[in-house]
Amino acid sequence: MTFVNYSASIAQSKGRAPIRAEDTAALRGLRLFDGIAEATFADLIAAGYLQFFPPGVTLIRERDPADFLHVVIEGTVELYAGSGGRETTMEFIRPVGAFILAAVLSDQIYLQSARTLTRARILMIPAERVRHWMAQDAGFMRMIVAELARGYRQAIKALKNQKLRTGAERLANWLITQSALQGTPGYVDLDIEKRVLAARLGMTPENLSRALASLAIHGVHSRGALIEIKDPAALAGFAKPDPLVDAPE
Amino acid sequence: MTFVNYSASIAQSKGRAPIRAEDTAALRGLRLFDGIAEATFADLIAAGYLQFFPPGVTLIRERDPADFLHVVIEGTVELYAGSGGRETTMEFIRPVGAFILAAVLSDQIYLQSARTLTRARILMIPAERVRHWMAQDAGFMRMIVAELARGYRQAIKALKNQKLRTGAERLANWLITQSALQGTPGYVDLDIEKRVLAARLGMTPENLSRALASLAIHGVHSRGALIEIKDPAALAGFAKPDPLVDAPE
DNA sequence: GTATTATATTGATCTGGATCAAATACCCAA
DNA sequence: TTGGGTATTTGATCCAGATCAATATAATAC
Repeated sequence: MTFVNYSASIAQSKGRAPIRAEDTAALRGLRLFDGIAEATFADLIAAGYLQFFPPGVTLIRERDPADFLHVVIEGTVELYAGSGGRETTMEFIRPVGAFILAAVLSDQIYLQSARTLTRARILMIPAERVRHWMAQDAGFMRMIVAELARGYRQAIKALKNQKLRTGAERLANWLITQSALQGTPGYVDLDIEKRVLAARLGMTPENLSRALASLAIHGVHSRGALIEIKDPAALAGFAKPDPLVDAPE
Repeated sequence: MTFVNYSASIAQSKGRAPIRAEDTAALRGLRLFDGIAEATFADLIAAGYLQFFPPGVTLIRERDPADFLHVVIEGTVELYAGSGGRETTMEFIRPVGAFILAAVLSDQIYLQSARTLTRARILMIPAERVRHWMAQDAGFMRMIVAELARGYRQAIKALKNQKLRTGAERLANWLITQSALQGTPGYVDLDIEKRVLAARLGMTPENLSRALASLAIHGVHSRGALIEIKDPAALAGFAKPDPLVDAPE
C-alpha cells in the first residue's frame, strides 16, 4: 500500500477532472442533492471535481483546514484518526456518502483523516461553495441538517458500541448488521482486510482472530474472507443486538 | 437519589410553568437564539416551558420519541445510555447547552437518556415547533446547523478519546481540560460524584481511584473533591493532550 | 511457477481494567 | 451529636485485551 497524497495536486489544478454530462444525471440522484434548486446543483457541480483514485490514497488529513466536501460515488473510503502515536479506524464511507460535512460547514480543521481502501470515485466540492449555497438555498440547508443529524447519531452509536461492549460482542453485532446489509442471512463476505476491520472494531488483528474463533460455539465459522453464520439466532443470543446501537442511521 | 419522571406530567399540563418576562431577556442571549427573527423567538418561547427540576430527575429516556428540545439554563444534566444491562455516561450538559437536537430535528427516538445531577432549570420547547420554525426561519436553521456540527465534532472527539487512550490517560487529559475551563491552573474542583466521572471516562469507580493514585508520580494529589495538580508540565508530559481530542467544541 | 512480501493465525506473556469483598470516609437526617 | 446509608478507597483475584514472537497463509511481482 502506497501513501501518495493526490489531493494537494488536485486542489491546485483548477481545470482538471471536469464532470461529464453522463455523470450529472447520476449525481442528481444523490440524497444530499434531493430537492435543492437546479441553480444550486448546477453551480456545485460546475465547481466540483469528480475523480478516480487508486487504493491507498490519502484524501484528507486530520488537522488540515477543510477545503473540500468529499462525496464517495464509488468504492470504499476509510476514516481514521490518530493521537499520541496510536491510530484507529473511525468509520467506512461507501456510496453514496459524504464526509466530513461538519468541518466544511463551520470552516474548521478536520478531526479525521481519510484514505481510499479500494479504487474509488470521489466528488469534491470546494468548501466555500458549499457554505455559500447553504446560506442561499433553504432546500440545500435542509438536506445538510438531515445529513449532519445522521452523522451525529451514527457517532453516538459508535461511542455506545465502544463503551458498552466487549470486543467479541462488537464483532458479533457487526456480523449480524453486515449480513443484513449484504442481504445474505447465512454468511458475511468481507470486502476489507481483517486488520482494518479490527481497527474499526477497536481491537488488534490478533484479538480479532481470537474473537472470531471464540464465536465458533455460537455457530460462526470463517474461511478466509467468508464468514459463515450457521445459527443466526444463537449468535444474536450472544450479541444482544440493539437498534439504538447497531441500526445504521 | 430518587428517579421520579417529571417530564411526562409536564408534557401533559399545557398551562404549567409559563415563562416570566424577566426570563425572556436572558433567553434571548442564548447562542441558539442569536440572530433569529423576533417572531420566531417569541413563538418558541411562548410554546416552551421553563422549569426547575430537583437533582436525580430523569428528563428523557432513550427509545422514547423526541417530543421536546431541552435547553439547560442552570445546573448540570447527565446524558447516559445503556445496552445489554450495562450503562455509561455519555456527556455532561451545562449552561447554556441544548440536548438532544438531532433526534428532535429528524423526528426520531432518543439515543440517550438524560437526568439532572443538580437542581436544574430547563427550557423545554415542543419538537414540532422547533421543526416548524427551522423550516421558516433561515437564521434559526443556521444556528441549528452550527449546533449540530458542534455536537457531531464533540462526539467524534469522545470516540477518539475512548479508542485511543487508556483510562489513566483519559483522566489526566480530563484534569488538564477541566482546570483550564475552571480557570484554576493548580487544581480541579469536582462538582460531580466520582462514580459519575468514572462512567464518563469509561471506567469503574474502583479504577478511577487507582488511576488517580497512579497519577501521583506526575504531581497529582486528591483530597476529596479537590484534585491538586502540582506540576502541570509533568502531567501534560504523561497525558499528551491533543486539541483534536480534548479541546471543547 | 517461484520468490517475495504482506496478511492472518497461533502461542506465550504481560498489562489494563473489571469484579468481588471489605474497610474507611463522608453526608445527611433525626 | 449520633446513626445509618452511601460513596470512596484498598486489596485480592479474574478476565479482556495488548504485545511480542513465531509460523502459516495468502497475495503479488517477477
